[in-house]
Amino acid sequence: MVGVRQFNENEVIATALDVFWRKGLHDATMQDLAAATGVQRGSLYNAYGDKEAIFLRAFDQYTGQFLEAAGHALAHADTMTALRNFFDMIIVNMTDGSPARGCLTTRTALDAAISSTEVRQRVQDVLGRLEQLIGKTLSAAPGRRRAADANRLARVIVTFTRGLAVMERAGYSRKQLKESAATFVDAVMGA
Amino acid sequence: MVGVRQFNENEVIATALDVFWRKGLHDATMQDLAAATGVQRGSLYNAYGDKEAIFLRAFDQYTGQFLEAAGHALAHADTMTALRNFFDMIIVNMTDGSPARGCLTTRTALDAAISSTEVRQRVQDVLGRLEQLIGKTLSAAPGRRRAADANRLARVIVTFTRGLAVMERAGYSRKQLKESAATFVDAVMGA
DNA sequence: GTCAATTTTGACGATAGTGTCAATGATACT
DNA sequence: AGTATCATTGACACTATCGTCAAAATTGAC
Repeated sequence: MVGVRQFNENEVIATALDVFWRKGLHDATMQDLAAATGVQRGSLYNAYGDKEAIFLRAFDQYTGQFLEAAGHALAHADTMTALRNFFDMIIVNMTDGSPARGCLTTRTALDAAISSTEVRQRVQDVLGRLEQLIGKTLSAAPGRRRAADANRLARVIVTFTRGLAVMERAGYSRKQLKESAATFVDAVMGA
Repeated sequence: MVGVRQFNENEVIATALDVFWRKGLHDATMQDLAAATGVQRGSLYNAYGDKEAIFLRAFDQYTGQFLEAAGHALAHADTMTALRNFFDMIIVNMTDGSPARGCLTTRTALDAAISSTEVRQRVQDVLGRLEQLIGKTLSAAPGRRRAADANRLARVIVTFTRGLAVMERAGYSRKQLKESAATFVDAVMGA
């Protein structure tokens, strides 16, 4: 049929997210997106302009889900439990699917040098917000930690999550990643 | 001139390493390599077969240098000092050049899903060897740590270095990376 | 019922990259 | 000196991707 939009935007973006998640912004092609969504290339160009516009929408959807899940996992009175929940969530997130899709933010960050300012900005945003979420969780713990320390530690934790994402790509299993995360939490939080 | 090899292999591989370091295995083209080395595309195909063969040589050169530098940095009696040296080296390594080239191993790991078995194997090798180097350093410390603990912690440290590489790509400065590394070392080694 | 707006569709041109190959001609060995 | 070897060179075929566009066709408004 012609003349009226044939596809549901939310479905298309959700499907596009899956494609980008598996292939990355750079490697996913408009043909990939067309095949996965069932919407022809020309229609996608007409509706969104270019690949990056589609990516930005998909990425926003992704980061929204991700940060919400992170906030939920961290919402536990006991800081140790909160962090363990958080790492469980992170690791499941990146090892899910077959083959596993890895971490979209990390993959996108690695391509930052060849990406637009907008893409770079989104990566920095999501990392910054994650840092804030964790910082708040640490600060909220029974006040034995100064805010500055909590923020520094939050950045260390964010950095470690990025490391896990790389290790996943390098072939480490979910179990291995969980073990490393547990070791990290114990060591850093001084268990 | 024709009939005799016009280029020095070591120079070509060293130059190719720089190209791969800046662009990544996937994004660097034979044309990039030809332009940078001054050797024509056809000659490179004739001499090496394909792009991946050139990459493997360059990557081997890279990991050799890298692991040697890591071993040297870690060769200090005091574990804390050894780790600080190590992180300094790592961070300088990835923030060097303008624009900074980042970490080649990390970049390569992120593309593991679309790379050959050989490439994946090399990434796992270098990470495994790095882990061993660090594990030995930790085990050698005045024996308050069991070997199993040292190995687990070594993997955590390797993971953190991968995280630093991602954060560098995301735009964090050398100074910020060094601060995070310092916080990490203090937290993990219980300073 | 007519018409304007808008989406779909397939085709097109342009660009970029890969890998191959035949011709060339210098070099080194006999 | 003659000859086989081998790196160089430029051209070639092939594939993939991008972005554009005109034609077609349907809907919804007037």
